[in-house]
Amino acid sequence: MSNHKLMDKYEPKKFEENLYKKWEENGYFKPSMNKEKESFCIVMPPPNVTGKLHMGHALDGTMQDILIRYKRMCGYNTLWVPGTDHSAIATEVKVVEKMKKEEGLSKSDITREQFLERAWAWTKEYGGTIQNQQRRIGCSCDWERSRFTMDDGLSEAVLEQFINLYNKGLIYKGTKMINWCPSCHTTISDAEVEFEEENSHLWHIKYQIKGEDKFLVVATTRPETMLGDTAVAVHPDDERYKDIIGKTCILPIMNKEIPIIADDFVEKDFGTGCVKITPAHDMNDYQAGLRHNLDIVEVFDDKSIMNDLVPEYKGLTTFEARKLIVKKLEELNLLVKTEEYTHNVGKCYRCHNTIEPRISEQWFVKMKELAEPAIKAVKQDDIKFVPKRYEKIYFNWMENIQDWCISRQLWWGHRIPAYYCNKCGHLHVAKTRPEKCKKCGSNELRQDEDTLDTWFSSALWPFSTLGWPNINSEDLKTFYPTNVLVTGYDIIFFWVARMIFSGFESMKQKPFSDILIHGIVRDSQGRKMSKSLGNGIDPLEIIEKYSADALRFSLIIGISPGNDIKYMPEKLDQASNFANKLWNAAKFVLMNLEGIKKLPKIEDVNIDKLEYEDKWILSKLNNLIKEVRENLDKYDLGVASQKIYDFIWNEFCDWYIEIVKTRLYGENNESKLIAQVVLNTVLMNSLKLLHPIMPFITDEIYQELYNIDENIMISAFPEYTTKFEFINEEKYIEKLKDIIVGIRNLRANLNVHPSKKSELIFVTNYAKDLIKSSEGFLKKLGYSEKITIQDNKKGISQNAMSVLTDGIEVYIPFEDLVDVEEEHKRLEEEKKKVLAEIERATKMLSNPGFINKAPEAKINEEKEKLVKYKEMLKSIEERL
RNA sequence: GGUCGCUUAGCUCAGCUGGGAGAGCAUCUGCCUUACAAGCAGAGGGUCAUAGGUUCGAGCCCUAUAGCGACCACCA
Repeated sequence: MSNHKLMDKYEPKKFEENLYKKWEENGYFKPSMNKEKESFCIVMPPPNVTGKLHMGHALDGTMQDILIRYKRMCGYNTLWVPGTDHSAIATEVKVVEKMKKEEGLSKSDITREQFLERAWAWTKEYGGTIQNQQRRIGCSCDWERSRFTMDDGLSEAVLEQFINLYNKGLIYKGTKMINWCPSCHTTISDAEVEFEEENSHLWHIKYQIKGEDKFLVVATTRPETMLGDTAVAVHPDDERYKDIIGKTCILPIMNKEIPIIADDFVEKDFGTGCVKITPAHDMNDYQAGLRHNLDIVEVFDDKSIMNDLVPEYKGLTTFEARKLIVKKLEELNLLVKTEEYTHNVGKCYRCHNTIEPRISEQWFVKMKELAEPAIKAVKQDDIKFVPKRYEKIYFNWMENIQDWCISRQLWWGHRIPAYYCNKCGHLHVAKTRPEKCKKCGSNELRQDEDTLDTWFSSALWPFSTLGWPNINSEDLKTFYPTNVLVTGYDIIFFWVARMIFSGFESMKQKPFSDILIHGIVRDSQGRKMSKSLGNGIDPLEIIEKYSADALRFSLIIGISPGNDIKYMPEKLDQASNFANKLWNAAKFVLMNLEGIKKLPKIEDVNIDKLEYEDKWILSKLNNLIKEVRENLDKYDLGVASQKIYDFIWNEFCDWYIEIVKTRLYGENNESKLIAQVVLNTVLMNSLKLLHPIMPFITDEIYQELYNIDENIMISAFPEYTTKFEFINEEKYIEKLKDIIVGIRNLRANLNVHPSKKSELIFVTNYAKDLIKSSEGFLKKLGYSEKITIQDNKKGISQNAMSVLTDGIEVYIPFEDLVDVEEEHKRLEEEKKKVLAEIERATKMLSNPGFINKAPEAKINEEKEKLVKYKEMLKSIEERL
């Protein structure tokens, strides 16, 4: 035994990585594929292939792993599919940076093929680190099923999806206003635009009304776009401008005549009530332009460089041109005023540069039709958000959805399967390059240069990873629809919504039943963790310093779904202290099972042989099992972990182990054996309950202690049983706990050293058996060497200290220590409290409303309390 | 402008369908009691943001207000 691992200190480094290897080698992560069992499947949100694990991943991974391990232990045919995402923009930007730094090259210096070579090399070099990091936190996913959004199968799925949607008319190519990131040099979707407040100016500019001496004044934040104005708009009901609607005005600098139109998108109260319309460079103006059939005049190009509309501005940046134009307007005496102004500006979610709305020909997914079943499914609770409030965010997005711009001017990604005839320009959409043009027969066909939005491929994730488009795939048949999707609220639009409509479109079925939403892990000051702030906490450093179990537990304990987590380092101390506590409890059990060849199972023990405390702890455990199952089923991981923690520490360790010591060290071998069986049972079940949350330490202990073939992670999760419902025994032991606490209190107040023992005189009628059978531990925990039980108070000194409860009273003759006055004071305090309770209960019970309307059980409860407190009052008064 | 969330002990947070306010950390007091000092035993600390309302009964339900936060919209 001396060389037994449990006899050493808790040192997670010694076993965590080895255990993981063993699990993986033994194939425990693979689904059983047992046809008789219900399946349970989660697809993991794929992190960036070249990314590094951060706290968000750690939380996300831990939550999923808890659910997966729980369901696996419950006997489900369980699959957790991992994978990685190619993350088009993010990765491309990094590869470009690297190329620049190491080779001094930019994209324009090399060919597409040369770039892709570098991107794949990067993927191979850095890809996979994140998956190894996920292994470190204990994720029990089936790595052999791991997928990458650009692997052959998933690329095939993307092609299939694109062509299906195109053939149905749900993907189209069109010229529209899109969001252009001048820095990433690509379009981005509406979802990828983030609005940020920015300080700027509002310039008020005079436009002369044609043929009149009068001017109208427009207000703009972007004077440089005025060169492209093709109208001025006012509100149709604006009395000030009624008479000029339909007239024209002269666009300064351009000296061009443009119409004055009426449109009710104009806010009368904003600025001057006159809006310059630049359809080429503003989303609203573009819409107005469409409504009024206005010309579209571009002012600058996709790099924000001015065109030759006005030769002297040609080649300038928009920023430089703005200065010159403002100056020019001043010279022309057309600038009325310049106001300080704060407004929201659209920024690229990747690089945070200002988005430039542009008109451009791009590929779009038509959304209205696709959104319908996706909305309906959530409305009908076929798909449930947890917590439910997130469905509002989802509805808001889905019900106002615009067509999805999916083409990107990037090289890293799935290239759009569209081919154009060089001769006649005819468009072909096909999986592979057509031999020749369908229209003119030419064999000169070139593929569209653009790639697809990275989310186009991840939208297919729940079924593409399971084998789609092969609809006969065994995995697809077994595991689709998947059960729960675990993810942060920050990607509901990007990803969750798109998976839902894609699932209905391609599989005719929802992709998952539940969506468990979690928050963001923030630093201890509540800030988002970010590279630029340098406030990120590296999960791997934490694992190194504490343990994976501690990291997991610290992330889960006490959290509630959907809320952000402020990550307090103190939680790690709590977690690792808990692990240490459990370790030592196991060590205690081990030490006390020494030398036993074959311990009977709890099922084989005659219930009548169980002591009160045995029944008490078994009953507590039984309830815990029920509650933990309920909580895990409802995704209340924070509550479940709190309950397990409380049970192991506050019930099992603090009480049961202490209570049972006298039996373990005593002479009664039968009683000792029962205690050993119960100790063992409670520990084993606790380990199983805790295993999904802290897989490593629980397995290490399980193996060391039980030395059996069956691994804890594939053992059966504990089940509630009516056999261990011991309501009365629970109450009795709780009562004795109260009494012991009372005794400890007295002694603490009097500063009595633990070595000083005392006599305990129990006065009771109904609980003699209980006290007798509990004598051993009452002595130990009550610092007593002698216990007397009697029916009445005969012979008890008036100077004895007392712990008075209803039904059981305890007297401690502490003659030499007792401070009679203090004791008197204490009893007076006690009396006050009891009187208050009596008053409360009496008041309630004399309230007709309560008597008439409250449930009977509640009324009886109050009645019982009243009786109890009256009894206590009597005892106290007798002492005073 | 719209929607949603939060406000509970000094700090960070739990609190199930309404039925006597909890945890961890911090503070204070005793203990090296042979599983554990990463521990044990005790103590103090809360008008559950404010004001109304519903109810026999409200931290929990309703209304309003305030502060903080998030998201959506985008008024040039």
